[in-house]
Amino acid sequence: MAKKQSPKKPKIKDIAVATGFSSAAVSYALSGNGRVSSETRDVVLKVAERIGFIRDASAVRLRSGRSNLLGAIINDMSNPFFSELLADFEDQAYAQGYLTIVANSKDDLQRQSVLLKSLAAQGIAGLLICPVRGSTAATFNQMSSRGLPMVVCVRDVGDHVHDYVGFNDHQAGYLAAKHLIRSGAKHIAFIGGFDHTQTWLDRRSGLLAALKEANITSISTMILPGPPTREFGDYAMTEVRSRFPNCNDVVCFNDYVALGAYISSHRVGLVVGRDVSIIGIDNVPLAASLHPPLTTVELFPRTAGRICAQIMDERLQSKPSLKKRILIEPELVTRESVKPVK
Amino acid sequence: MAKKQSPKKPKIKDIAVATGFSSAAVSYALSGNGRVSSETRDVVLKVAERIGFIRDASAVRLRSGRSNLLGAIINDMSNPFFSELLADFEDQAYAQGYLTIVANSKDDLQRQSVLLKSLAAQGIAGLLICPVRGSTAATFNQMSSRGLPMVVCVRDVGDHVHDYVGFNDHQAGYLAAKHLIRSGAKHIAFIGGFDHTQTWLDRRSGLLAALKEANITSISTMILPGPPTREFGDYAMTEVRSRFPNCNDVVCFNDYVALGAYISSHRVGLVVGRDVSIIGIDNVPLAASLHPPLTTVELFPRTAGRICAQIMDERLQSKPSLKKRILIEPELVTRESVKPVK
DNA sequence: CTGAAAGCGCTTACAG
DNA sequence: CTGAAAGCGCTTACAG
Repeated sequence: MAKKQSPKKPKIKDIAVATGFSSAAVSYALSGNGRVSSETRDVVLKVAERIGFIRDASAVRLRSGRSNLLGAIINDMSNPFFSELLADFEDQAYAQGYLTIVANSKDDLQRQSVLLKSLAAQGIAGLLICPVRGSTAATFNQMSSRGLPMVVCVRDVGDHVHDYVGFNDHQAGYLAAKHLIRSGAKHIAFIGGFDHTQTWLDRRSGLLAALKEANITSISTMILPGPPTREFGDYAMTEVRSRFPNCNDVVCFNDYVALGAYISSHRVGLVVGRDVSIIGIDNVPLAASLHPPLTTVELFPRTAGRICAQIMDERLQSKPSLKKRILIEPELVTRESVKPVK
Repeated sequence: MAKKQSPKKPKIKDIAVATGFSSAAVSYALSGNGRVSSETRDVVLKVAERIGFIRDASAVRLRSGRSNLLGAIINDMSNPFFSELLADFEDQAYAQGYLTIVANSKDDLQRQSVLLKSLAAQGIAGLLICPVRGSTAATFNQMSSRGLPMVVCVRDVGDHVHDYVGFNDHQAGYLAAKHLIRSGAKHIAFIGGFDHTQTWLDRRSGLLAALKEANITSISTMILPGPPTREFGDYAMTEVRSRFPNCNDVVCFNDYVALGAYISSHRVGLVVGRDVSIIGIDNVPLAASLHPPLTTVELFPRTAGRICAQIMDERLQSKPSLKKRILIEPELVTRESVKPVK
């Protein structure tokens, strides 16, 4: 809480005395509401420009109840997945006339709940939120019952009381496994990812669906959940080799895990894309730069961010209407870490 | 600009009638300003909690001139360098009691100037800005003369009227070249980076300084500026081999360029770290995961973000005092892409 | 087409 | 220790 800047900021009154119009007239002229002749308008705008007038948004918000502020609560904006989602959300929101307050919840329920309050206090018009693990629908309902439009992203909370934009993780798992199968895979491993997350569950179910479709029994698959990290990928890939020796095809929970799988493979002289097939999920920038370039599944976080902003805008234009539930469809990005499809 | 939420939000008046105190007393109790007995305070706090009271920050700002909002204008928050800087800025600012409005300037002067206005309109207490290329000191002075404390980051503007936090790029170039020299380099190439940027100029001058120190004449160095991308790194590395055949040591403008240099080397069967030495700058997450792990120079964007927030806080606590000028010192991160030091 | 006036939700001198 | 009242910078019915 810092004291506001001292120097004189021009206000509507200043324009009023400078032009001889009433503050009311000036206000109308500035907001472009018809109530004023176009000459008046021109004069006012010119003077406003000249004296460097900037409309105080706090006053506008307080008086009119209109807000051009949006809030965005995400886990961690230094995570590329979220930073891209957020970047496109901000971009789209800005194009629609909104500024965005961001905050990192750091996967901390307590922090999230404080943030929810702080943002509400700012009089935001709407909120984008990627809920922290363990979020209860109740927390959010409290906010929406206060009248705050929310769009929930990435992770859903129980009920369907808010708009939701997510990723079709089932399909992501399906596409990955399917691609491996088309390249001739008979045994498939799935490594990385915490098994208590919905994302992991969904990706696995997609993978299993692809297996089933190809009549590959689940006995021919090895599932090794764990941290979604390079380190775990390295470890898990090594495990797969020793415990499941006739498996040369692995779906990684994400690209970082795939990176670890590369490292493990390289260490024992296996050539990725020839001796062993590795496929990731995410399509992080580095995926294309690996050796060999990583075949992966693109999730489109930027698209998600953009759509969130659009839904928000609709919600703000017209309150009622059914809550939306949108799943972004992933796409396979074929590169060279999987043996050629026969 | 969306109409505010309809449902009834509790206000100070509601607490006043519920408790029987005056709004004044309630206000004092809520803000913790001594003017009220501790029993009164407890009662007020309890009731506030119960009815879900959230203080309206716009009203506070308007009336008191105090603001807990900060603005941050950066180039592109989906760029990991900036997203890390921003993440730590936000984290530190939040710890100090501030919320952060972010906006991407996209290296667009026009957009930056509109953003400056929009943020000022929100009554932010201070502003973090990574100036767009071509920013004039005038633009910013206009804001500071309005009384808005600014800390400029990454890229400096002409004068020293604002606090500035930057990176010691000269030292980064120096450290990189020095390391190569210690490993036995006699000929050094410097590839990538736009030669009209201060960053590039500084890194090059650092490199040249290291060369001079080692009595390596500039005739033994090849400088190839270009886009800071993997593609250019690939191209430039190939060029270096053909035009400067006895050079096996290259400093890359950043890690992405180094990535390209890897690709080019691998293509012709050169083993990085044995046949050729490559060093990057940035230490992006993938650097450690390359084959071999990339030796690079860490710039510490997170530290910069954190320091920016701290300086901001000082500035907001006590207006006057000399403007700070801080350069973050880079550090060499030794991995395996450079031949062992003899 | 325009003006005078009330009021958004707070804070804070000023009195008591 | 507490209350009544003014006022922050706007917008917007209400009159004219």
